[in-house]
Amino acid sequence: MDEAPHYRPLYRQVYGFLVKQIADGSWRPGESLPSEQALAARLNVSQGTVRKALDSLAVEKLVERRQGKGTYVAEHTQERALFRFFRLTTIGGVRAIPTSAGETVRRREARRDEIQRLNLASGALVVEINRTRLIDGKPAIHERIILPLALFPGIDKRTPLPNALYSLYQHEYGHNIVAAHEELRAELARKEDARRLKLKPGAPLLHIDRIGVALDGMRVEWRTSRCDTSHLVYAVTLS
Amino acid sequence: MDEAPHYRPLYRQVYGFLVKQIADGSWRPGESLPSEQALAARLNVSQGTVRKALDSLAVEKLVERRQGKGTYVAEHTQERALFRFFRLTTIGGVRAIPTSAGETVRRREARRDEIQRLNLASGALVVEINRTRLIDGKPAIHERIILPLALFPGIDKRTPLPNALYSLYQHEYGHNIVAAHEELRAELARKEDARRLKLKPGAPLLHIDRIGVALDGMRVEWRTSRCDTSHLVYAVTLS
DNA sequence: GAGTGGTCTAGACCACGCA
DNA sequence: GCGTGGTCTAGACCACTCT
Repeated sequence: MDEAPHYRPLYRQVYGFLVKQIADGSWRPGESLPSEQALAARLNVSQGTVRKALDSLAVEKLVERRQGKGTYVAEHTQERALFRFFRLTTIGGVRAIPTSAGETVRRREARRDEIQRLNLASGALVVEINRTRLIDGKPAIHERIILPLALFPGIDKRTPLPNALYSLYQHEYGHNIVAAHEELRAELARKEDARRLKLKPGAPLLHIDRIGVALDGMRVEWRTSRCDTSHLVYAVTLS
Repeated sequence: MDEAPHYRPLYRQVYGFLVKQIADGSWRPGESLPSEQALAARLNVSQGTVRKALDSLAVEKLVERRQGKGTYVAEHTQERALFRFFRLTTIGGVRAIPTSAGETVRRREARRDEIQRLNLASGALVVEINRTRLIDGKPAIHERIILPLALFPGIDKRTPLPNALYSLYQHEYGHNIVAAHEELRAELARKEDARRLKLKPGAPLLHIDRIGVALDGMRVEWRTSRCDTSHLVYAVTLS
């Protein structure tokens, strides 16, 4: 007997309704939602039930709640978009701001591995972005970013791209990145790594493979980063 | 005016009380807490307030709640202790079970970096554990674990140590590891790495530096792992 | 059927931000 | 002073587990 759950609590239904509204853009990033009272009245449930749904949304960082003011659709501001999923810090533990250098953008047919990772149809078009990131003015990370063109029409014409791509995704294309699945390996610098990051071939590199997942569960971005960790570390707290 | 918060909500006070009881061992791992009703009566608050505190504890994985049964003090079972903070998977994404080989345990005075990382007094004694971990029978990870002897009296006499150390820490010493701060870098295999992991010197290694933090906030363990990531990846989901 | 946690409601009051 | 979210209470009923 492996049945689907026979029943969804009311607050989960309210939660689903709110997520849909946000995904649709009925309330835009940065805007405030109706008050708990107003939502409760509109949906014919008690305020406590709305509250429970909103609290879940806040935990998942889809909304922000401010006592005395209201509940706001969370926004990937430039600042936060840069750091929410960016785990690299200088060795003292300080976040250094990455800047871009040497950006190239082109569109082409998706390769087999890209089709698989991003759940694309064969023959789909993608945009490939290559850019080197500087920390304290020195090249430290090389990123290759693969985007399905269908989800980001015309993004290859928007050069130069902003520092914080996730903010662009959210505001211009409505794709709200809410989770990132990362896989890390140690590798050796190849010739092209050495050139881009001013290293010797054979130097150790941290290779990071990230799939960015949007609010609706779609895999929206594949990003591979190759990082010189002689002056940086990837810091994460597990709990 | 940088004042301390003027007031702590009731449910936070209840939360603090419960954490203290668990830390003290008043309820032992695996045992059930009193029911919400009973706690509410004992503490003179409403059941809803107790519930809110228990829900926080459940989110932080200090307790587990089972509908129809009760609320239980979370337990680092062998199984879960192994995997809760273990992010290495085989490339298909499957968790492989590590086994131990070549374990050495000795006690000595703490070195400067250990004193700093574990907040020790100078001259404090530590236990150093070195062991190589096998995945699918092949050496893949070398761990060096530093423990303050004061927190783990006699642990150096307990060889061979179990596979899941965190379970031992919790049940035998009352140190409940609830968070791990990890820092990752790519490095090259040195001669001793090469010997232990059957690699060539100069092969890439993932170096993981972990501080294990206990329930009371104490830094209880410093663990450095050096991993051959040719057949493994470090997988983590950011959100 | 008894006891547990889970959901839902209604209402009172508190803390905060703003005009 | 008003409206917002935050806390706290009391009580009803539901879903689950075990006896």
